[in-house]
Amino acid sequence: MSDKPRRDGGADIKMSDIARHAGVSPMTVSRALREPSTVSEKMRRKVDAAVREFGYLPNRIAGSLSSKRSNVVGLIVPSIRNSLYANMVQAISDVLRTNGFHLMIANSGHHLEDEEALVSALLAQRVCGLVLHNTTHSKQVRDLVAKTGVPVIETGNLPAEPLDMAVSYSNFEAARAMTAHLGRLGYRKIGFVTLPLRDNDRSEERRRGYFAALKELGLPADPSLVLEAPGGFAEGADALVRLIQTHPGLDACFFAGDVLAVGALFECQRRGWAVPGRVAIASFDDLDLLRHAVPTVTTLRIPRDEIGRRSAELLVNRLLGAPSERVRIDVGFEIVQREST
Amino acid sequence: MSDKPRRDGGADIKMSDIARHAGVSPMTVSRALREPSTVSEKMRRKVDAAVREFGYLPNRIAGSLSSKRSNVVGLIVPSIRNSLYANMVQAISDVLRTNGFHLMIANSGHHLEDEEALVSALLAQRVCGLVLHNTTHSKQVRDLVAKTGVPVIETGNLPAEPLDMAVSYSNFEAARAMTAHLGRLGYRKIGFVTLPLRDNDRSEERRRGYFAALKELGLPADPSLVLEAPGGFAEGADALVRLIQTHPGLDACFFAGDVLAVGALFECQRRGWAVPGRVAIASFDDLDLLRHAVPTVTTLRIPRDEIGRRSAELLVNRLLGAPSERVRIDVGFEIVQREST
DNA sequence: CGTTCTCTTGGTATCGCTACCATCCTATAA
DNA sequence: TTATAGGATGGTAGCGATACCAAGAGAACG
Repeated sequence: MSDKPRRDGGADIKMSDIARHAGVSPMTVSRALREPSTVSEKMRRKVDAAVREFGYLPNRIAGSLSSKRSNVVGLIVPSIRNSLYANMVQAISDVLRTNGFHLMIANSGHHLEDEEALVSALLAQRVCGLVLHNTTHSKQVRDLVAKTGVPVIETGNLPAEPLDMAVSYSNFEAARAMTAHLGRLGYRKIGFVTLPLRDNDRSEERRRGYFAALKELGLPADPSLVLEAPGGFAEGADALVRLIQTHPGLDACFFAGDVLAVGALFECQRRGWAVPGRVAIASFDDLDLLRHAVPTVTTLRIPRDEIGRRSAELLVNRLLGAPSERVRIDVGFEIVQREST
Repeated sequence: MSDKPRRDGGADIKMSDIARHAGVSPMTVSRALREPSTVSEKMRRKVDAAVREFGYLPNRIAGSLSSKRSNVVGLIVPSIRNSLYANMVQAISDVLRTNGFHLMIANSGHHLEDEEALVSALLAQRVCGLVLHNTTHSKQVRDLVAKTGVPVIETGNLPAEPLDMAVSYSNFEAARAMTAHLGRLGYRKIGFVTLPLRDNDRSEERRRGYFAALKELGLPADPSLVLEAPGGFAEGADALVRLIQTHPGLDACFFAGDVLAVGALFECQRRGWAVPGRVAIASFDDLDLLRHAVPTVTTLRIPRDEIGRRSAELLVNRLLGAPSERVRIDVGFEIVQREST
């Protein structure tokens, strides 16, 4: 309609208009909409009628400015594409919505500097809370969070010292448990394929867990059994092939990224390598896919939905007045033993 | 810090504070931050110094209220979980971010009433633009959009009469093309498994495309060859088994949902049915997975990234002043012939 | 019957920023 | 030198809601 970039909002009806037409004061309209119980039945009906008649939409921007309260939560994930995050995001979104909050989402692409810029931007939007998937942050991010005092949830890992609240599982323990599990099943030459380690504390923790388990199993820690690969089917396939070429005795391989594992599995089918006969395959994160693949794939079940749900719940409680206390929730994980090992 | 729900924003520094400390007027601060070129070098340096010293974060809420302009785009998808949308969301997010916009995301769970509530809520937040994956809307949604005049992009399908702008491919043409492709390859008894049809124009269009192609191929339109299944691996497997039981002569099956197709493929592996020897499998949407499965799966490549990117670009252009004109972009699709057919 | 208390309602002053216009200063032309 | 344009700065008045306090109306009480 307007050809100026400036939004004139079409028929912009405001609260005072509704008040006038309903024959009440703007304050009564405000109250009738936000706390109907504090307004008499009669007033409420008059207001509701006027609101419906004009199709009035309260301006939350003005409301937020005035009340110094916002109903938007900011979320920063490394990648929106990744389906693991998608599960968590959905859960967060659901909980927020049933409590009248909204979600602003941004992705940092695994870069700390980008996280910094995004945290600033979201705080400039005056989000009332933040969810960060990352758990290592630049000093500026830590300062900003401290200074503004917004509630923050960290979810990607269990940090020793959370900024505020944390809801996650331990990447270290999970990787250690799976490696130990493979050892218990009798595998002795266990390869490990990790996602990129740079700017990613989760990957690093998983690798540490792998080595810790090897040590406990009394197996040698051979760095050449560890390969770093960007996530992807082809990369997983490639990593497995390279490991087997350099280590013909490899009897199991643990992929610290689900897509990698599936890529490797397909490669085995292509080459006619029996799984787990020739080589066992274990994965990280319980994609649906892994339960339906042939053979089904042993993996770690991480309750991603629960992480999202509980994160959002903690945030909502805090925003609704719960005392501000450090919380650190370990949602745990579970080893799902299937045909591939 | 505060135990009242009301955010007091910690050390809440405002523009006038910066102005005072920099020895300039608030307007100069405002300009130095938003249009540095209109401010002298000297002033800009003074302002920048004060901004850095206090770690000042402009309050975009106040800015939006004052300028009646917001930099937040609203997005409604049926499901955040679904990785197809995730690709699109990522592309939208990227384009918006490089142009200084933010993304507020919500999911309608395939329900029209929910879309209605969400559109209202997002408009109350005064988003400056909307992206809707759905293309069938309730009257109230259409009215709201018309009244407020916000730019809107529809992306799930190519509507005959877009609300405003549309960027998509034709579900009808895509399904028709794939069905025709199967016919051309010599398949004669082609099953069709569709996602739920309720409140989902995309599914309906795909089914129409399937029947249109059968007609062109001179094949009988047998409704019992069509099955409706909620998306999922197990459901796809189940659908294929049922079709083959009722139609032993089935020689190909077209799944209008990628996960369904993969589920069916796995089922074939489990039962030892050769693909495409016993039955050919075709899918919709080019998940990475399909390119790496064994056998690789014939599918329709839909440029989801491009849809997201171009949607966001159109929106940004409009917001930056491009004239308000109806646009309807068909990004097309592509048949990817692979081993499974 | 007056007093106190509770429940509704309304008026007013912001919230923190930007649009708009007035002002001032410098540079260039006449 | 004066006139004039043009760029840089500042003052003021909102944007559309809500917080806070004051006031009015009944109800309950002694």
